[in-house]
Amino acid sequence: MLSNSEENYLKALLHLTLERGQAETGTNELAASLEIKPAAVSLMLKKLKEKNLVLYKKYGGISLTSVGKKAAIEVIRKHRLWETFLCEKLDFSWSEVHTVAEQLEHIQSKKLIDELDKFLGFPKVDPHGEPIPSAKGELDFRSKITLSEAEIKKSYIVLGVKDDSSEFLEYVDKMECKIGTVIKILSVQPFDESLEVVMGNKKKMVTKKFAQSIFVKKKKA
Amino acid sequence: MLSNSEENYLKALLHLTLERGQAETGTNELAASLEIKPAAVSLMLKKLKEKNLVLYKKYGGISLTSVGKKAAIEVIRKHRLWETFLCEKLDFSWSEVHTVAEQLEHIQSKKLIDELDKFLGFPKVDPHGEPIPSAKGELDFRSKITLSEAEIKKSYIVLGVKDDSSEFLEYVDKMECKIGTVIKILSVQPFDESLEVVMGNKKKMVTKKFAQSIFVKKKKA
DNA sequence: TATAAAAGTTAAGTATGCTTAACAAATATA
DNA sequence: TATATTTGTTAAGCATACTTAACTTTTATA
Repeated sequence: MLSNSEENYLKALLHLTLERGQAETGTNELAASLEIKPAAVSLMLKKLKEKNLVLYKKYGGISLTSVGKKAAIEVIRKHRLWETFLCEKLDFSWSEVHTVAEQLEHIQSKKLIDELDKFLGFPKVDPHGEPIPSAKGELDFRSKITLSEAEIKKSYIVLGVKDDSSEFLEYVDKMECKIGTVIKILSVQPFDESLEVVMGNKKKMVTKKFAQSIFVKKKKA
Repeated sequence: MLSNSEENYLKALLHLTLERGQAETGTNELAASLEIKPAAVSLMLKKLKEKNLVLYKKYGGISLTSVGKKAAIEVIRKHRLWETFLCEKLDFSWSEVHTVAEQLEHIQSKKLIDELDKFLGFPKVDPHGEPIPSAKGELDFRSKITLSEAEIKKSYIVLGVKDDSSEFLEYVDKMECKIGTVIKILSVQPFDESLEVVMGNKKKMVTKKFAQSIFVKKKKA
């Protein structure tokens, strides 16, 4: 049995390795991700290593063992299923689910999570468009799609941004593009790959770079 | 904000005072209820007293303040709503819900519990027939009803027993009365208040004393 | 390649919430 | 009422999981 804290370390490690595409993580990086001091990470790593959950040598890189990775995926599965539950069944908004799901993800009951999965109809993605690992621990590693990957002439809903620098966010704001805004690609210019889109019922042109930084999900018919 | 542990103390205190009908509880009694040592209770009581959650003097009785009682009721509300959710929506059986609900009751989110309440249709009682406190903290202090309080010619479902001595349990067994068994009172004998019942499709006579020790809930139409 | 900066570790200390052991107060019984 | 029993408290210690401060190793740069 893992403590909440241990589960959070494993989850953070998996997130870091997936997001950065690197196999190994550093102590400081992990500490920043967990919002704790590096010293605490050093101590915990010793414990996780003894439990065979991480591979790690003093002053060396940190990575998950297969056992650790499986546990991390299970936590992410729980997190995303709860988020789905909160949004779909309990009228939670997109932005409210995270903190509650951070608590719910640590509830220990295999039956609970499998029944919840069934109750929700075995969803493939959570409300943010992130893939939900299956009961067997299979995670579809494709991250959520961006506008640049969307199909032409189908409606998508804005989920968030890939780049959260203030310059970009202000730009997005100026474009009247918000979470929930409906976007449809009308055409792509061969010249510079600019996209002609309908965004919130207005026709606009956006650059390829812009489209690559907006996360979207397909709108339900 | 209360810790899980603090919430458990308050909940146990409320349960003890309700079940025993006494306003005050002792350290040993509370320790037994929480399955910890009395020494730990002494330490925690100091903390709860400082937080204005319990009334207590060294070597004296323990009772909840109105603030403490309100908090305890809130925990019980959460516990019973989660139990209802697990049974009604997730195919959990009567006996599986308790341990999971013990974890879920500590999730901190007012919105979560109010939305859950709404989702469940504002249930008045949990799957064990225990009353669910309202969002305002009103608890119907009547405990679950026994067979002796049931209406004539309506169907009830056996929830459990009031007396769990082995003599009684064996007697109940012999009567082919189990959790889930459907019971309907056909008549009550004025002479000795014996009840003529249909229990699991068989007509039987049971004593008043027997009927007073069987918890039931109304069967849904 | 010497050294400064960054990254990581260890040691000592804190808070929570338990434990056991020793002790004190209250209650029951002879 | 003296004493034995029960009940409750305090003190010291443990585990978890953090912190800060001092230190070590690695890496980057002059």
